[in-house]
Amino acid sequence: MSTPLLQDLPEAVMKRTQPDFPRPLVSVDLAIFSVAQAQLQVLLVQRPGDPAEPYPGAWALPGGFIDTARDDDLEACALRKLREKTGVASPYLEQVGSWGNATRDPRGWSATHVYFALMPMSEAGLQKGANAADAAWHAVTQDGVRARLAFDHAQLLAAAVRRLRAKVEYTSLPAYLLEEEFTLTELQGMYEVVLGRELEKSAFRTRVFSSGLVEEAAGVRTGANRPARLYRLAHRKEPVVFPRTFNPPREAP
Amino acid sequence: MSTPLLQDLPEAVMKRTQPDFPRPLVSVDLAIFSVAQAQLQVLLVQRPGDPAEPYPGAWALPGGFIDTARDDDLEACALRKLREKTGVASPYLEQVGSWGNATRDPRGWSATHVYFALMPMSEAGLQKGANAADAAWHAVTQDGVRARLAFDHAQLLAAAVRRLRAKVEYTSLPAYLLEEEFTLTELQGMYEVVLGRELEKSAFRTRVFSSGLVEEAAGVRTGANRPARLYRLAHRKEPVVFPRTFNPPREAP
DNA sequence: ACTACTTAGTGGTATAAACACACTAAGTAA
DNA sequence: TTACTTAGTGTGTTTATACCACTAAGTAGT
Repeated sequence: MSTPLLQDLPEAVMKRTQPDFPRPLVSVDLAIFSVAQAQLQVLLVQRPGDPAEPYPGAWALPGGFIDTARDDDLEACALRKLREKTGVASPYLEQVGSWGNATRDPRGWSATHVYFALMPMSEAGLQKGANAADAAWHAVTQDGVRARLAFDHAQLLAAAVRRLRAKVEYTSLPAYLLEEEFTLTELQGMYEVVLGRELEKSAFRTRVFSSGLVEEAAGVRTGANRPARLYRLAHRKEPVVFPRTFNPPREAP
Repeated sequence: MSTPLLQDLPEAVMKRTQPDFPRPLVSVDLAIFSVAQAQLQVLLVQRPGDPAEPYPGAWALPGGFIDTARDDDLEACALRKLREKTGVASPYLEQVGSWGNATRDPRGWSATHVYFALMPMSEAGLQKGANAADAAWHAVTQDGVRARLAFDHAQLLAAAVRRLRAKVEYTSLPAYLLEEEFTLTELQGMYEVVLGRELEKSAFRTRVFSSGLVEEAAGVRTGANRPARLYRLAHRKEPVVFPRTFNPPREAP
């Protein structure tokens, strides 16, 4: 099936297939989060060194242009890029928003759709190679990373981090940073790392149980001390939403 | 300043200006909300009757393709379309998300960026004319309107309504549905209309005051009964976020 | 085997918000 | 002046959780 040349089409069809405006560039960018060494980490890729490319050699969020031939929709595009970089097929994935303007990409008016993903560090096997040259985890401090990022990616990353931190206050998102089975102490640890503050053990457990977030798994995790019960998420598809935040942060004076 | 023809450019520049992939269509759609007759209303426009256009005559969210020549960024595009339809320059405007796939628009792979806006009905003077033929307010019931909508706009509207309802539980958004000065009973009414349930007067007032949401305005609103104090938002730029929701909705059993 | 140590997990009171409901306050209209 | 309506306040009760102290169950060292 060959597509007809534009100039061969009658005017009415032209109007349907060819809106008047020049089309912006459309891309998807990913903030892939995990936790290691008690710190939130984000996966970044280094841009090609070719000086004909914008921001050669700079670190950037993994992503790229929509391939209208391969990507059924935006989320499929995000999942494809995620799989290419990490090999992970079904992590937690959420759209953060979109950014589009005339200046963010020197190649022209461009709009990008930003997603963030959560996964346990153990499952993220970094795929080195043609597609993901020099991917590496960078620790997130405050709203960003130490490295200078290409394009407006520092801004995109900051938005993703803020969204993540905000939702962790009242949802079960940190569970997606752990493997399928986990202890409550491990889960509390994920909350503490992302929020950057300590939580009260007793209150935390009451809340987790009363929200029906978890169900008991079979075994226990043994270590140097008392073994800990293992749990798993009761409903892995949708995160649980709590009716209020943890330790309501006190108002500014 | 004339732009050079593509075939005249050296290859390195070609690569910079012309990424390999065909570009999707890019648009912005708006869910403009207001309240009238104790119901949430959304502004819809009727698509042109020309049968060469997709969904001729159907109701749709106001919006359209990005004009890379006029729109500095996505939000500017949304504000431009908002002004064209309602004349309102600075309402509350928030991005809901983006939807892009191969099939939502018969004219090709398209991605749309959805925003929702809140404004008092009194300020929305509908601009009839070339740009906004047949704009009208439609009552929102459940997650949508009675009219059948063009494209996937029913889905976009549902997402906007859900976002609005969710945020009204814990933010000061309903204040943007009122004019600058309002009484507490009027404000409570906006919450009740959007949430679709009644709130307790005493608890509502305690919460509004303790959150520092409002400050006293000069006068009172007089009517048939006892006059009511007038208030205005203390900080109009950013909505206030409460540490918990209203009447935490009870869990399903 | 006993003891020290560490982490897992529980209980009990104080507190803060808000639900429910009853009350007072201040205007208009007859 | 009385009835009515809406504005606004006050007072127990309930609920979730913050805060802190406690018990439980394992390992490791002696």
